[in-house]
Amino acid sequence: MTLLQLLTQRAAAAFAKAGAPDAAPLVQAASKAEFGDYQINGVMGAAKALKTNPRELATRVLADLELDGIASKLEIAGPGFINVTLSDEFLASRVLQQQDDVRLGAGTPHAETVVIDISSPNLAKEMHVGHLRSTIIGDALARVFEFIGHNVIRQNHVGDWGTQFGMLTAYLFEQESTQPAELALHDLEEFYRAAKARFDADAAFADTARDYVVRLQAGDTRVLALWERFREISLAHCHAVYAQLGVKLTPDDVMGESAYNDDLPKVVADLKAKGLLVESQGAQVVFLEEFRNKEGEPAAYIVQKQDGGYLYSTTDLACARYRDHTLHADRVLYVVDARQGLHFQQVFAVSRKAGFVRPELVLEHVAFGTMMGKDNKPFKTRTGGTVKLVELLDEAEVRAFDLVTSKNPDMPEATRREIAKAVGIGAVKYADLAKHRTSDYVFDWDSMLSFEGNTAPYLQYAYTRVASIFRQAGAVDEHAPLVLVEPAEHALALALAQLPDLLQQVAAETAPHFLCAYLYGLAQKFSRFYDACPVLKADDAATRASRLRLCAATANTLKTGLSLLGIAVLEEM
RNA sequence: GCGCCCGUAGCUCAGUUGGAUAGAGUGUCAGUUUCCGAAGCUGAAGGUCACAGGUUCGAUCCCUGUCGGGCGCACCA
Repeated sequence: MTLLQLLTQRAAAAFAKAGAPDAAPLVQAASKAEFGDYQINGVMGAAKALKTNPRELATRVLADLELDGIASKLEIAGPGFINVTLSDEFLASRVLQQQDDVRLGAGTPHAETVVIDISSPNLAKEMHVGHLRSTIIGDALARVFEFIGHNVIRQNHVGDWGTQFGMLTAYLFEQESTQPAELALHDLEEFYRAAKARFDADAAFADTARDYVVRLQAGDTRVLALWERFREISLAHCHAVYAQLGVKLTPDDVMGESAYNDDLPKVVADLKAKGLLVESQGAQVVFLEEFRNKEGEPAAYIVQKQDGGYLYSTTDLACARYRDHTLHADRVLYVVDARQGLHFQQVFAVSRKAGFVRPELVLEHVAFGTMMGKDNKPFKTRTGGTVKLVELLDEAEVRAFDLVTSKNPDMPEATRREIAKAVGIGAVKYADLAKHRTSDYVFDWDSMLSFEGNTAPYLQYAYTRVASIFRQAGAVDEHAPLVLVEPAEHALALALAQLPDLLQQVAAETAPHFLCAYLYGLAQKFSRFYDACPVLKADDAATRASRLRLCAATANTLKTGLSLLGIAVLEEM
């Protein structure tokens, strides 16, 4: 049981004894240090419902509050708040107990199968900054859900199908006569541009391209082979980016649009059988009363075009059904750009109406905002083009390398390179994850690579300071008692003990920025402790040993927390 | 026209089911090192929480309206 769960349970019992069994105790971490560690806010509301005096009810609740061995101080404040200060002994035992658990006390009693739709780039082009957020946020969420014990299934829903592949395979066929596919596709962006130019300039080629689409869909082996080659090479590009980013995505996680091809006619047939399908302007559509179009009429959700072709709307229905029926998901998280909000509302609505998913399956669009440049417009290159992800990541490493070099010019270059990788990539990821995902955010090299403030480098630095202590400590007693005396020790221990609640919150709200804020707070509390409490030079051996245990717990928590964000730590930097 | 999101310190952002005097960072200014990594720590200044109503013991949070900004709304994904 987490701290919050424990306190809420005890508070609820006290409320019941005091005559308010239905009241929510509303326990939360104290908003200010002077209020103690936790505050119980439910008394005022309960008093209102019972028509009694809140201070009086608070007194009764307090009398019934069973927190022996947990709290060292309880007091009523203001109109009826109950402030709780946890005892040092209790906190110390919580911290040590937590360290003995591989999940740091955050294991969930209700494991679910969580499908996470992550990254999902279009294979026709190179990965660009538009794919960064889904990849980073999805990766962090997947790691957190896994860590607390859920069964996570990552699904990289890559765009590997559609009319554009007719043009691309036709052009690849031409190019292969002069150079190997790997070479021709070395720069996907350039390849796409060239194919498009050829398509626009040469009517005969355009006809060929259209013919290739038909043959591709008909399963023509030669065109299919070209498509597969293209797909493989493009996927290899993606996985190179994932490797550089340190994202846990493998080829096994790829479940592209093409995987649902065979199911699309069945989706349409099933919709028809359910009586949901209407032919409109030659297309097969599902009309949704709950959504309106520009004319104020029910919105049309098109599943089959006039020409008989299918759309991503069809694929997404097949996909939702697959995730329920085949993957047996309890919860599906679509980590996709906020601009697709309406689309997913419609996918979810149609999936439910058609009975493609069980009513109890939780479908969530984990939406995120746009990455902006310093000019507050969508992030682009100076010339207005899209920024390739590899180039962005390379630049992050170069900038970090220059930074590290300026701080530590004497360090061996290989070491500086290694640090630059962790710092540069970590900075990019952290800057993204630290913001609330639904808002647009401004991409700014200078602030994200700063060692000051809420940044990855600050957190990585905090970790190296703890690590440095252990390099100099010599033999460490790993079973020494932890005794909290100083306020800075208490504050640090409290933060450590709050990790489980924090991870629960991240999972419940699918919001990694809470973990960032937590780790930043933890690092700050460690820095204050470090400043106020000598460890290696403590007054006596027992204090030294105790503080070393606190340091070890901090190091482990920081390292684990950052790893859940997909950010590496360094022993030295 | 309808729908979704947003408006909080000069700047970048938090603010947990409605809770106490709205918080961080950055920038500015001022302290701090014979002591474990000062890439640190401490303090000061900085606010009409867009605006106007409403709900209630209590509203940055919930409801209504207004203003301002972003995005989406039939055969691309």
